[in-house]
Amino acid sequence: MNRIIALDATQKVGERISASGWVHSRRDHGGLIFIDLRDHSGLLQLVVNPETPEAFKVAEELRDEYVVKVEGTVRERAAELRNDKIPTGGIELAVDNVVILNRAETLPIQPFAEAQANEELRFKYRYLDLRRPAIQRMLKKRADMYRQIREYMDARDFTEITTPILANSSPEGARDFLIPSRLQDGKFYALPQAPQQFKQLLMVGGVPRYYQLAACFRDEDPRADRLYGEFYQLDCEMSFVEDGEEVRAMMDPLVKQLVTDFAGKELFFGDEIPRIPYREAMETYGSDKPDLRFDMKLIELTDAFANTEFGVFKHAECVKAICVKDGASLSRKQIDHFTEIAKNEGAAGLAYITYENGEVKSPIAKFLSSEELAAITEKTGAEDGYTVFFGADKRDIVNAVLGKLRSEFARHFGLKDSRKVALAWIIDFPFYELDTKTNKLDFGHNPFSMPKGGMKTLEETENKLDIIADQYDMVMNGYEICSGGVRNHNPEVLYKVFGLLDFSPEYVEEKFGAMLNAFKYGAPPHAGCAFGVDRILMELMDEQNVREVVAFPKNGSGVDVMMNSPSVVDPAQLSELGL
RNA sequence: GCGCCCGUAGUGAAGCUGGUCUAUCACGUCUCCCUGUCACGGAGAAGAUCGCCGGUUCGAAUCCGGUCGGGCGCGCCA
Repeated sequence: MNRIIALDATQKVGERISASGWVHSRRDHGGLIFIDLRDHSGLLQLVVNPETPEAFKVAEELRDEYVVKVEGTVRERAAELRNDKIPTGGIELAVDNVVILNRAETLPIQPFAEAQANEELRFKYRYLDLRRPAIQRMLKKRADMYRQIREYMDARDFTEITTPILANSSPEGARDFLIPSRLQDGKFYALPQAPQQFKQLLMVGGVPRYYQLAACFRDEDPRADRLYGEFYQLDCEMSFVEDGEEVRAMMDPLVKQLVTDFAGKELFFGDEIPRIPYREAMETYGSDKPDLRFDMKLIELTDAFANTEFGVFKHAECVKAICVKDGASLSRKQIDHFTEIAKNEGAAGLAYITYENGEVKSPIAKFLSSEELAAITEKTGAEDGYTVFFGADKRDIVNAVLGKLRSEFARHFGLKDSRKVALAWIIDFPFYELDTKTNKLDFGHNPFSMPKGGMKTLEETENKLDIIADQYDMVMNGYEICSGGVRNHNPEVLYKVFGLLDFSPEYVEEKFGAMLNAFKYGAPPHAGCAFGVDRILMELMDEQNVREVVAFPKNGSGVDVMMNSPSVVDPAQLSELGL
């Protein structure tokens, strides 16, 4: 037996066993040495006595994190010697033989101390960081999640199929990672941003249901909830599906299972997963990925101020408010902080009124009539102790500002209950949107999704911004965790959606030739989606940063500080590639 | 590319309204003592040009400018 299997040892009192692991700590009493031996299963106390002089001599030499193999007899501890803090505290191993398998220098970080080293050092010495039980647990959890996903998908006749990693550069998406081809001079592969085209081709190829825990690669700047470079998706697709609801209903039980069985959390909406149209989400929560664990809806006040004397409200395209319970407790400094956040989102400022001791206190109250104040109170439902914050600007800006503030206020007042998970599908995304910089029409989300109503809608809709895509996202506690759609499997419609953006048929053929070609030969309607498994793990394991749920993460600059990648390569390698 | 924040022994923190800072504390490391500890204990020791460069000043860890590195956010992410 080569491992501790800590709990197992408690079953072997009186038996002679061998155990291997790391020296977690050594307590040398001069005439008696205690060693906590550690492996993945936990700790086991070893006792080395001078009566076994050879073992004792070796034990005196041991230092933290030495790798050892020991032999001895498991014995029960006397009542007063038990340690109830650890599962094996009732026993100990009386050791008579100690072999040092490997020595360890003093560690550059202390993985088992209360205060962890900063992230950069932890990642530089990730192999030491990984020894922490919390990280070991995370790795097991990820594997467990993969297993649950596979069992679920397999049971529903989805076939797991791997698609190429050496793929093609895809336009209209994120920045690609390019791989020069040695055999094809001057040409490049690209790492796939997603298996999108391959999975659609699988549908044309007669695969009824496909899934894959797919590696995806995007060369874009990271965030706390977005890894640099590579990440994993549960990618899936179903043929002969013309309504996205079929896909959503297929995946709902899996996500609920992950929340309850896997993470042990409570579903905020119980068995239901609400479907919220994009437009409604934007107007009600100011976001297409709202955190629904708290209410704090955006309240429409534009009409109430149609004839106001207050210029800021009078001339704004849109006036809305959010009502913050306990807002009166905010200090001037804190309100300034939220004002900064509002300005970051494009607001000119942040007007507010506070209800305190039966009075209204506000820098803007003097500009508002008593009727207007009454309307605010009535529409927001504000009571004593509340503060109402206003957004007045173009509608999109108001929604963005108040949506951001809604989330920040919730954080400030502790409304984000980590034991609960609010899931929702955001549906009916606009097919096109206006590029704010160029003021030109652009794809809203995914150019491969089907416009609702197909060709007829594309041709007959006056304002192209009104065209709805059969496209849906799932949100979990304010994070986008899934994106999917009913695909456009009709070549004519595909030409048309690109044509409306002035892309020529030749361009479409050049970029999506394989898929267009395939669609000519009997493509079934199909739909699917892709879940971001790293982000789901992050949220379900209460991590603030998605790097925490990855074994070997890169830092924010795309550098693996442990392996020193990326790195300079041998010029001979480059010349072989013709570079 | 832009904005905000951070950088002090091996690790984590304090100091940062300039002057007993000759830089403090905890953990870790090293030496010696210790037969029931489990955050072992006791005695002692080593270890920091305060990220780097420059400036202001009689004097800079502390103030200013630049630079490098990191974190968060914006842009970006079909």
